[in-house]
Amino acid sequence: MKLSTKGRYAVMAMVDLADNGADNGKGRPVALADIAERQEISLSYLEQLFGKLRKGGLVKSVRGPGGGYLLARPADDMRISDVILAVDEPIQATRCKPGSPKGCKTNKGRCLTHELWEELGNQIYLYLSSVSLSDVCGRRILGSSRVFAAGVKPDVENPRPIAAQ
Amino acid sequence: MKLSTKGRYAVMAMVDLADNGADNGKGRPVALADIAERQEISLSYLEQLFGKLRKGGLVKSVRGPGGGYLLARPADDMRISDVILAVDEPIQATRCKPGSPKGCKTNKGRCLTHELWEELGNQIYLYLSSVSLSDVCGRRILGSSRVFAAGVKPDVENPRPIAAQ
DNA sequence: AAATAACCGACTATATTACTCGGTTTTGAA
DNA sequence: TTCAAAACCGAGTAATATAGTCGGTTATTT
Repeated sequence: MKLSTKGRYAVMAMVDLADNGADNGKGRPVALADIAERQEISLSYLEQLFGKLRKGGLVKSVRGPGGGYLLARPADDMRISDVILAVDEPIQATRCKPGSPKGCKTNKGRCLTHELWEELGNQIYLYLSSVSLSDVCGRRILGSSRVFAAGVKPDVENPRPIAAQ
Repeated sequence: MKLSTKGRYAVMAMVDLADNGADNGKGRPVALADIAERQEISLSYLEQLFGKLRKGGLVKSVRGPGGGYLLARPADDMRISDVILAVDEPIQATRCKPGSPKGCKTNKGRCLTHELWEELGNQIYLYLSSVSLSDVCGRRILGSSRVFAAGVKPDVENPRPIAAQ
């Protein structure tokens, strides 16, 4: 799972959509021009992103005057991970050549880190798939207490959570 | 916390260092040329990264023939997050202008996503600070069971963990 | 003295991101 | 039936970041 500002733009736009009554098939469609103005994102860039979101089945479009976009599903059924996966081409976190899946596992120095990045990807996905669009709209994002993520052996002392950077 | 291949290179190199007996102040130093060859990273690029790692106090350098780098602390006291923070300039995950911290909070459409990215940053940091260099060397990276990360309200059904991409 | 390897800064190539431009198609409303 | 609003489309461009190069210097060991 790739994390970029592209994906963030898409999430901002989708939240804006959900926030402006374009939930599910109901409500009147929201024009990209409106989103562009509210979120301060270039219209043409938004068009590109929504092309992908539409192909991904996340939004429905209505053409012609009064047209715009609607969420294809209810906002609480739409996960942040869905949005990001729709606009960001997945990239390879590991540096392993695709041809050598076995060589990667055995080769010593190389790809010791393989499992680390794989697991990090899982952690990120796990979090982003646990948050829905309506969670963000309703500001139901809970701050993390100082508890470790699941499946991890915490054997380094005194970790300091830091602000998002 | 920024995630890039730059940080991954640094972690690969540090794992290589720990793996080749340069733990703590002990052992003989490892030359960058060796790491470059083993990890298939350009030597000059490694030099840049180790410049930052040294300034960050993560490694000690020994100059002259037979010289190289040593870990400044034991490998189990070195967190992955330390390595990444040392080489990657922190970037702003949110699009808020620095000048308007209050405007960001109140402004409606904008920055609804603020808390989301902030919390995502926390989750990533939390995970990466829970894993030490020696964990990676010893392959003590546990796969995540289907349990949600802490501090998160899981109200989206049926999340599918995916492979790192 | 010579070789090794860290150290340093500037430069370059490539990729990605963010954005622009010039259109076309669809469709509701006047 | 015309007009205008909007989605749709593809190619192109500008800015930025990444990854890597180059040409040195300094310190230290043999």
